[in-house]
Amino acid sequence: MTTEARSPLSRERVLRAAVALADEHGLPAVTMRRLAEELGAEAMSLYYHVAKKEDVLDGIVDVVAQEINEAVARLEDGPDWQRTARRRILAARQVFLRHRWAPALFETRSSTSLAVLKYYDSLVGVMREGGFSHDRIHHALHALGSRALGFSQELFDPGAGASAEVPADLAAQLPNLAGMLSEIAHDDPDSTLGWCDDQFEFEFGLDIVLDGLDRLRER
Amino acid sequence: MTTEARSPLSRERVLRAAVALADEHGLPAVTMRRLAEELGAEAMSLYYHVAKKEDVLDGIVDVVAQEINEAVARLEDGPDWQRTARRRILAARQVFLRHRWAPALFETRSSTSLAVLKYYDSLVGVMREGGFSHDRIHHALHALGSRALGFSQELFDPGAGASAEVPADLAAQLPNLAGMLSEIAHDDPDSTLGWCDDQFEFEFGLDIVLDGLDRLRER
DNA sequence: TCGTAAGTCTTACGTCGTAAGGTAGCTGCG
DNA sequence: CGCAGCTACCTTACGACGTAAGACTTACGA
Repeated sequence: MTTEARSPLSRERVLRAAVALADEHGLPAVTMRRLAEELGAEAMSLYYHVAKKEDVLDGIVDVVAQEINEAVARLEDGPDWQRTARRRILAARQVFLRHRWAPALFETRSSTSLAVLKYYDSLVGVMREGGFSHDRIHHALHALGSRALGFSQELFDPGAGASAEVPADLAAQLPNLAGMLSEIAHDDPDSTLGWCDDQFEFEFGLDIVLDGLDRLRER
Repeated sequence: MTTEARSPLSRERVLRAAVALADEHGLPAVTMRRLAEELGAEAMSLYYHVAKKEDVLDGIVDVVAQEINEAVARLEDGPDWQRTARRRILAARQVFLRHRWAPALFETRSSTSLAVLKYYDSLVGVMREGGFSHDRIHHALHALGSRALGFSQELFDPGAGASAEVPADLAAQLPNLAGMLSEIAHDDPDSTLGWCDDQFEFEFGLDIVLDGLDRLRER
């Protein structure tokens, strides 16, 4: 390991290493010691470039958000606010598919990174040009929630194991769910974020909200 | 402290103490040692009644979900699926307002508690009687996401500090957001779950999704 | 040449989850 | 009665974590 060769530490390098570490071994692997090791340094050396671990986590959120902004910048906008917003959101989603640990992290951060704010700012711009009032946009952002950023954490996975796998006694307690599951096969490959949020479901839910918002726009 | 007097430990008592501890001092206060102290016992004693800390967390999720189910059971159903679902979801939300640490915890659990499954099962039942196909219901649950349970984790808080508080240089970088914020006052008291999810915003988003789903129902 | 500052490392502390194994009291069987 | 065996709880200890305190090293300007 210790992929990155020796060179002066920096906040940049620390954050990049943290993202790489999370990508490869998951968020729990991001400890100060492990991170230092990856950089060929000692844990305490990181504290010269970073205030504390929370600062690292805030930092990598910002790094991912910047990655999103770069992806969004590559898109061109059309006249239709809904299509533009949809395209941006799906582009953001692609970034999360490269950093599967990120949704969970994003949801724990309350202090928002500048890059995230910039993302929202431009999204507000899109809706502004689409004819929404500031007030409506505000509600719209709430209504979208994490979907605005391209993911939706699911709370339970109806396809967590195919139909046959449900023990009969449990199925008896959950007749409706059991019935539903027996009809449904979650055959999707792994366009999955979190544990159940696959691409189709995500777009389905996203479109419901976007359509609903668009209907609101016409008073 | 050590509120609960001495009496034999049990999984029940451990979980209840954990919920109480989280209610009073937040989820991070729920450590095995602190929990034991609260019960007038030693940390390792808990392991006789509980497999590991994860088991405690799974357990308290289940406790909260049972609380939700009890609240839901007290409601009566009408013929209108949407109103019934809405009422149930808002009742569930009330429970989360009593356990503000719970949404974050729910979102980290992938293994779903039986009580949560029962909640979903009965919600599936409501939609079934409302005329939805199993397939539609499946998508609907995805579209609702955590909203089905009564909360929506917000990713950024546009009202995290009133308008005036935004430093001018930052506002220059975020013209659209700054414009929006200057028009909006988040004057709500604390019907707040998470850091921005207030009652009005929650219902707004919820209704958009429910309306969208209802429209889908009529083909 | 030497002082000073930036960058890194060493050591150490307190907290966490929990493995291993001890101990006290009850229960049932000879 | 004695003693094994089980249940419930406790003691001790380990390794990993975040990080405070402060020592060392290097580079550079005076």
